[in-house]
Amino acid sequence: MRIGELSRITGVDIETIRYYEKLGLMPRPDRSPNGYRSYRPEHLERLSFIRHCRALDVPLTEIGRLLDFVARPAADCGDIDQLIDQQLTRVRARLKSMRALEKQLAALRTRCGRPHDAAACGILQELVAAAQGEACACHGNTSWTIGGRAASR
Amino acid sequence: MRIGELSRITGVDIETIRYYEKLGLMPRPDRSPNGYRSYRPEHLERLSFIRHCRALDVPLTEIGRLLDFVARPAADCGDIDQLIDQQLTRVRARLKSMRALEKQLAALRTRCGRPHDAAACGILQELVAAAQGEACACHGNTSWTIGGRAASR
DNA sequence: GAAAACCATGGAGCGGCTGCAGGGTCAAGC
DNA sequence: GCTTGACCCTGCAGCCGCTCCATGGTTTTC
Repeated sequence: MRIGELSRITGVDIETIRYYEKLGLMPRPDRSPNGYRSYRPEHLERLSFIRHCRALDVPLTEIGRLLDFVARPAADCGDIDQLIDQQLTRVRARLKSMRALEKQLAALRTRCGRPHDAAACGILQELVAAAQGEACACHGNTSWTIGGRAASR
Repeated sequence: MRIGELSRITGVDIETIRYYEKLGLMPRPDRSPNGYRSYRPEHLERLSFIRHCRALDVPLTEIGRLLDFVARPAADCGDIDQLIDQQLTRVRARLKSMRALEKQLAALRTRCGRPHDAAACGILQELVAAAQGEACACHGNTSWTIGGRAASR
């Protein structure tokens, strides 16, 4: 099977497949006489495994480690355990901060009712005030300019 | 105030401050005769604003847009509204998928009890099986190798 | 007067792709 | 036989939001 077919079946972009090969996550496939990559069912399997792990947000380096475990069935399983634990911890931490973030954004959203000038916009006022309260309770500049415009963008 | 002090007050890395300047988010400060950047309170304010938005996970490009609104108080507020809405939608979508992810990882975690060979590890078995079920119910290879090792990593 | 702390610039690197330039290969239709 | 279009190749640049580094100048402290 050529790379296009593999891509269609798995839903993985062609460039991404080649990228995985370059990283060494996918084994180098045989080549047809014309130089085209020629994949076998095992490649499909392996690519599916990688994508499944990516869907679980496992970094590519750790997927590499998992694949090593798969290759050495006698290895101790504790490391796999730990890897999943780490991932779970990461996800839970991120989840926590995102929940807080959602709350803040939702609160911010309610500050802006119907159309009006930006000068009167509760959202902007809130953002500016929060920033001022955060970093410098010291100098109390409450102007609307926040330090003027940048030179060029 | 020099860049180091600004960095200390705001907790923003020096390199990051210079980066924001390069992007045009921070206005170019005056320079001392020796070439050092010389910041005024407005810069502090503006940097705080940027960081506050970043803490809300607002992308730098959108922070730029917000700063534009701040500079043009007469602009219509609907766009700000929309910007926050978009952000909220993004965050909620991400939250949803992360909750699903946490569930999957937690389930995976319970599959591995005490120490044992990787060959018998429920986590790996689960991952491999899930990947196989996902992409190819068609060829049914259930070997443990997932397409062999890559050439080199 | 030496050492340490501070500042400058420009550029590379991170992860995980994605896109593009500039080519080669192959099958179908005229 | 020739064009069109789909497919494939390699290698390299770009995305985001920083972070780090090399190399060199300046200021402060002991």
